[in-house]
Amino acid sequence: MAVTLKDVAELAGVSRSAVSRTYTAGASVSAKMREKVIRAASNLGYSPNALASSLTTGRTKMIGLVSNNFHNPIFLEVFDLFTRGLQERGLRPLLVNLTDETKPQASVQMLRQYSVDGVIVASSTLPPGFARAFRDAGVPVVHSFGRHSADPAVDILGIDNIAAGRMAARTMIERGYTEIAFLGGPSSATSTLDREKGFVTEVAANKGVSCTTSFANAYSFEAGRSEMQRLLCGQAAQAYFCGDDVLSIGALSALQSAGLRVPEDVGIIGLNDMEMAGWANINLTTINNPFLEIISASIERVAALIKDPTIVPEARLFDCSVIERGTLRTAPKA
Amino acid sequence: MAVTLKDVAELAGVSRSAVSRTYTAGASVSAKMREKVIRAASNLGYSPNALASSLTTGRTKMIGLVSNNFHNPIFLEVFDLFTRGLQERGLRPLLVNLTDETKPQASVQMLRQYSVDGVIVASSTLPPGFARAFRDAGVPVVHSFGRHSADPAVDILGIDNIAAGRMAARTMIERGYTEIAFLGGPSSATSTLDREKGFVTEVAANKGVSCTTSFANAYSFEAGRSEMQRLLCGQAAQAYFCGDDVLSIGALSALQSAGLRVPEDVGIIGLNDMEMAGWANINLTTINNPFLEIISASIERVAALIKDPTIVPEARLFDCSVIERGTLRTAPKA
DNA sequence: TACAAAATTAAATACGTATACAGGGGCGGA
DNA sequence: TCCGCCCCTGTATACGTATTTAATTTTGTA
Repeated sequence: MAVTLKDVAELAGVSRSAVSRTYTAGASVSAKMREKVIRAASNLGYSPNALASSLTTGRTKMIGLVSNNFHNPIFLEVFDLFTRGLQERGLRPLLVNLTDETKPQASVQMLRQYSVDGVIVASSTLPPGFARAFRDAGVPVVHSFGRHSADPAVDILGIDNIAAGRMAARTMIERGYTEIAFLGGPSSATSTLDREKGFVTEVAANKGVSCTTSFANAYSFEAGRSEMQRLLCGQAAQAYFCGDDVLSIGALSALQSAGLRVPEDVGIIGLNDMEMAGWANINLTTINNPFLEIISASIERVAALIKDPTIVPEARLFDCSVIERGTLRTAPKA
Repeated sequence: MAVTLKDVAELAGVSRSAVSRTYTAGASVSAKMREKVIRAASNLGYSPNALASSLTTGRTKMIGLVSNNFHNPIFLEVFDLFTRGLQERGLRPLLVNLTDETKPQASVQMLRQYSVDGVIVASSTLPPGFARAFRDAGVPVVHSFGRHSADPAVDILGIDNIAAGRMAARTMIERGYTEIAFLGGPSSATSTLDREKGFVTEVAANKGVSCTTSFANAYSFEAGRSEMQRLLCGQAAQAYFCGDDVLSIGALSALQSAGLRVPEDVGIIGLNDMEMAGWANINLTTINNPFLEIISASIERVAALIKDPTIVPEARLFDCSVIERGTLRTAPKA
């Protein structure tokens, strides 16, 4: 069933290399020859074997796309953008779902065995050392949504979580909230700690404003809801900055169940601006995460790294902005 | 940087085939030899090249996972289950995002070029002919969530959409609704038409019950919301069976905006039982879609098909059941 | 027309691995 | 001790392609 170079060459009455050249860009083939080959090829239904060619070219055009976020709806948008972006460049995503059971090191070895040209690690909860393992193995790698570092071991692209935390606090303070709180994701996630840090820093810079801090055990609806319920047992703050939009929605649900009005009684601001945040029944005020830009830049970067592996890693930060919706008081008219 | 069989063989002072055999299951190698090879290999950091070996074995252990549903949150759950299931079997998902721009035929050719062992088409909106193109190309293929057929061209695994439509109607009728409606997904989707058919059939079998029908232009929140808003301009039904959960949530949002109470004024029943349906602020009564079973069976089936490509295709149906929550009146006590 | 240069082609080799084949050494039995 | 068998090992070849090298044709120019 498998038709190869050889079959086409024989049918066309030419050499195998002629057929090969017809299918490799920038090779010198005469128009006559090309036409003869194409005709024979389409007769046989031939299409070149990408893996066999990778053996000699050293390129597979496959990119390992590894993530551990298969439960946060935002990542469907992320996968959509990654796969489209890669496909547009003729790259193929080999998807790796990093579950708790799989040892990280195993995925490094696996992707090396499949000779991926590069790897994109898409996660805000993986430790910085994870992506590094690929680099140590000689595989070009980029960490998207990773934690910023002044002297990164691998390329990192993401938002400035500290700045985002500050932005959240400042936004709340501008609107007159004085008792505000941070409701973060799991405290093991690198992103959470930075957001908290920025948040607390900004609060400290404003007299008369106090804040408290707590952490949900996951970036999930249930975690957000139950953590907010727990908080409501004590003294609730006036407004909460939640670790991400899903947590925010969980928190909103708890407030609603408790009969509290948003934003009149309690305000909420999230982070990510996932599609769902804009749904009319949620209408979440949030800080956007420029996914498209980060993902485009990630793909561009890994492509550059494949061309020239000696590029020194850098951490690139992307700007966020507040998306006004209905879960936070409106800003005072200057 | 790339260390090969040859390097290991030279360091260990053995033949290349000896090294190869230590890494292929069921080959005859003495314990001494194996130990010697392993030692040399780990010294060099060697790991076999899966693609090179695929050349001779004819197996890549890669599975094309193609879908066009990168906007319905349910598919994140789907991708999670698929990737985990495949990984557990040592299979690698090569992900294909079938956008409107990409010609279907191109993805067939692409996956053939990459010599995937098999393909899983995961979509309820693709025409039945799509998966067939893979089969025609000699690639084992399974269509998950596809439309049932008595004499399918490829293996199809999914729910019985006609039965689901009947189940929805029956459930509503049992609860005393007499003016009910079907709010389907795009009328081009195969699944939609079957659900409508079952729904209408069941209504017709019950005297005193009437129904109407309409279609949203996508399986999306906005589509569901705007279609329901349109419906509310006219004479609204007592309860709606929505094409899927996301549509349902959109419809719920429209009802809420219109100041209607659910289920007192209008009832809603969805389909899929996505995670979000169970969120406390949504609490959607729905019909479950047994994703885990369908996906497990799909993987099993494609694996069987790889072993024996002559297996005749069959369409397998999976049972649904009603998930009781808060958007439909409760059933009368017998 | 003739010749050098350029363009095209065929043949040979390499990529990293699996496997058919044949040979070598160990073992048991006579 | 010798023979036959089995287990292991090495050699040679194949998988489908790209690329180097050498041979050939074509082109441009005088």
